[in-house]
This record gives sequence, C-alpha cells and structure tokens, in this order.
Amino acid sequence: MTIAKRKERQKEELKGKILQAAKELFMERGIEATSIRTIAERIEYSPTTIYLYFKDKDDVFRALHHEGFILLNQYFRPLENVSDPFERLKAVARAYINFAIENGEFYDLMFIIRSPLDSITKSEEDWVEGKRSFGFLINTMSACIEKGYFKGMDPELLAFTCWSMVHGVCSLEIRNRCSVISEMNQNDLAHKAVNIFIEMLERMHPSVK
Amino acid sequence: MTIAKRKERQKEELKGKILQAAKELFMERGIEATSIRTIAERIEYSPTTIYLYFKDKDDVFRALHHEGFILLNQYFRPLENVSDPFERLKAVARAYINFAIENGEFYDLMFIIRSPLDSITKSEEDWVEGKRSFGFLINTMSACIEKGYFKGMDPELLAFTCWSMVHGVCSLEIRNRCSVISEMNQNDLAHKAVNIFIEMLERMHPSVK
DNA sequence: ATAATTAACTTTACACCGTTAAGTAAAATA
DNA sequence: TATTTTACTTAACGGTGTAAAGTTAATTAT
Repeated sequence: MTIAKRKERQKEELKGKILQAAKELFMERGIEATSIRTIAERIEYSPTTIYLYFKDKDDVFRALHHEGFILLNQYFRPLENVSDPFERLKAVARAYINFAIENGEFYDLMFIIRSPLDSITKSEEDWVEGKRSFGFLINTMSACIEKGYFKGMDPELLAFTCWSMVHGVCSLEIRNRCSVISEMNQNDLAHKAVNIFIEMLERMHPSVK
Repeated sequence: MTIAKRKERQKEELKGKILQAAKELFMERGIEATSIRTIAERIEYSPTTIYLYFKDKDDVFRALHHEGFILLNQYFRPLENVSDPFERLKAVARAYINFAIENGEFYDLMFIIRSPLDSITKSEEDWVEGKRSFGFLINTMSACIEKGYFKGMDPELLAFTCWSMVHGVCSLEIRNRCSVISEMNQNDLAHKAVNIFIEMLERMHPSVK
C-alpha cells in the first residue's frame, strides 16, 4: 500500500508545482499574462494536464487567493501583541497598506479582480482565512469600543468603514488613479492619506473632544 | 462641397453608432462581454470596420470613459448651488455614491478597471472631464478650509483621502467584497459607511471640539 | 504469464478574442 | 472613359479557456 501513497504524494507534488508556477508567473508578469498555457509551459506539461488537478482557471487562482490571505494574516499576526486596541487598530491599517504595496498582484487578486471570487463566497471552506483577516479587524474594533472609543457605534460597520478607506487608497494606487494628485504629494501617498484618516479616528475619541 | 459634408456627417454618425452599441452592450452585459466582434454584430458591420474609426479596443473604451466623467459631472453640477462648503462636501460624497450605484459598469471603467487608463493619462486632452470632477472636490475642500474646517490641512491631500474612502466603499460593493458583512448591515451599506465617515469629518470641525 | 483495466498524460479541436493585411466594389475625380 | 480614392469585407495570425478523444504505461485480474 506504500506504492499508492507514493502516487498520492506525486499527485500532490504536481498540484503544488502547478500552483508554484502560477504564483511565480502572476507575481512576475501579472495575472493578465498568466494563462493556463504559460503555466503549463513553465512546468513542461501539456495545458490540459492542469485540468486534471484544477477544475478551471478560476480554481487555480482561487488557490492563490487563499495563499494571499494566509500571507496577509502573517502581516497581522505580530500585531496581536499590541495590547492597546487603538494602537493595534492603527497598526492594522499600516500593515494592510504595507501588504498591498509589497504584494500588489496578490492584493489585486484578493480585493479588486472580479473573476475568482464569485465561486469563493459559495465554496466557503477556503474562505476561512479571509474571515480570519476581517475577524481580526472586527475584534480590534470591538476592543476599542469596549475601552471607550467610538462610543455607541456598531463595531462591524465601523470596521467596514475603516477597511473601505484603506482599501480605497490601496486600490487607487494599484490601479493607477493617483496621477490627478500633484507630484509633491505622490510620494508615500497611501501612508499620508491613512495618517489623515487615523487622525480623524483619534479625534473621535472622547478624551480629545 | 455639400456632398463632402454629408460624407463627413455619415462618418461621424457611424462612429456614434459604434460608440452607442459599445455603450449599450457594456451596460447590459458588462465590459467583459463587450468585444469588438459583438459590437460589430450589433451594428451589422464587420469587426474590422471598427478599426477604421477607433485605433483599438482601448480607444473605444476611452471614449466611454470620457462619457462616464461627463455623466459624473452631471451628478455634481446641481451641487454647485449648495452654498455652505461643508454641506456641499457631504453632498458630493453622496452624489458620488449614487453615481456608482446607479452606473456600476461606468464606475468600473472609470475607477477600477486596468486597461484603458494607461493611455488616457498620457493623452491628457479628454482627461479634462476627469480633472473637472476632481477639481470640484478640491475646490469644495479648499472652501471648507477657508471657512475654518480642517484647519491647517492640505486640501489636495484631504480631498484625496475623502475620495479614497468613498471609492473604497463603492469598489468593494461593485466587486462583491461585502459578503463578509452580516446581512443586517448589508442594506444600504455604502451609505451607512459614508455616513460614519461624514460623522468623522464633522467631529474634525473646531466648533465640535 | 497474459489479458483487461485503470491512471496519467497528450493531441486535437472548438469557439472565442484582438488585430493586421489583402481584397473588393462603388463613388469621386481626372 | 480611365484612374484614383473611399468605405468596407474577407481571410488570416496568434492568442485564449476548455472539452473530447487518443495514447501509453502501470496496475490488477485471470
């Protein structure tokens, strides 16, 4: 029966190789240039072989989408040690932006692109990493509220609002919509905008009023 | 020479028909399903005819992109009558969201999609409508600052921050990233989030401090 | 040991896409 | 009437995702 196990392992290995090639290509050349055929070429298999391991192209990118959220959660994990919830909230915002800047293609796939997500929200099971990410934000927000920040507000709604703002900055940056801004402000624009947003959050704290 | 004029007119007419067909298709079925070939089919010409009127596919969508900004500016125009700058700022935010909700495909094209913009920022000339849109926001913001709001802040940076937030909400909505939010909050999520943001802006006003 | 079955992969093919080059028929000009 | 120009089409190239059928080697059954 050990021979069956080896086969199993080999299948798993090839699946991994496909994913690895897809990841490399889409990080090197972007998602647009990553086709089933180019993936196949890189691993030296015929294109249709990929369909023995993945349902369709979306299925490949769904796997990368999943990896993206694991990576994002790695950005978040160290922040669990920031004990003050409001400081943690600010740190989350900054970590999120750094993730976006350092992993533009992943960010695109996870939060901007249309295709593979429709099938994800239905499949639920691998979406758990996504929920963990947003969960961390909600928990942080709830802790803030418990500590007296943003009194009387709905943590989920407030978390979404913060996410929206930070996502807005990141997606405008990634999709090149920042050219309307004068050159003087272009540098570090994302962080500058988020600093303003954080300042707004600070002013909402009762002690500042 | 009147015959030449008629010809000129007819050429202009066909160009208009192409654009109209493209617009219909992309509003009905989305940009993905709007190909040169489907546009050609709808106007009952061969696909290659389109290339006699537009440089390439991007050129077609650049024209629609332009139309989109004209439409957005129509949402903004009535707000010029709102004399109080802070009220105007709030109205701009709401108008922007309404535009996005009521013209999802246009919004996608104007603020999310990758393709046709790279060529736009270079061509400048039809980008004027886009500049008018953002200019209106900046002017409003400047008026706010002049009136004592957001003291000492950079109007451009603050305008960008506001835009980011509102864009974040709209793009998460359009690209279906709101399913993490509980059903209770799903209704009118965009406006709920923006209301929170506006509340933050209000708290930044010195008189509230 | 030989025959039948299954697994892993490839070849071929279909229907789409954007785009270019060559061809055509009618209209305008010489 | 002959020539050129205009407006358009046909055919074709190289790309895409994907399904069906074919192939070859390994495994299992007799």
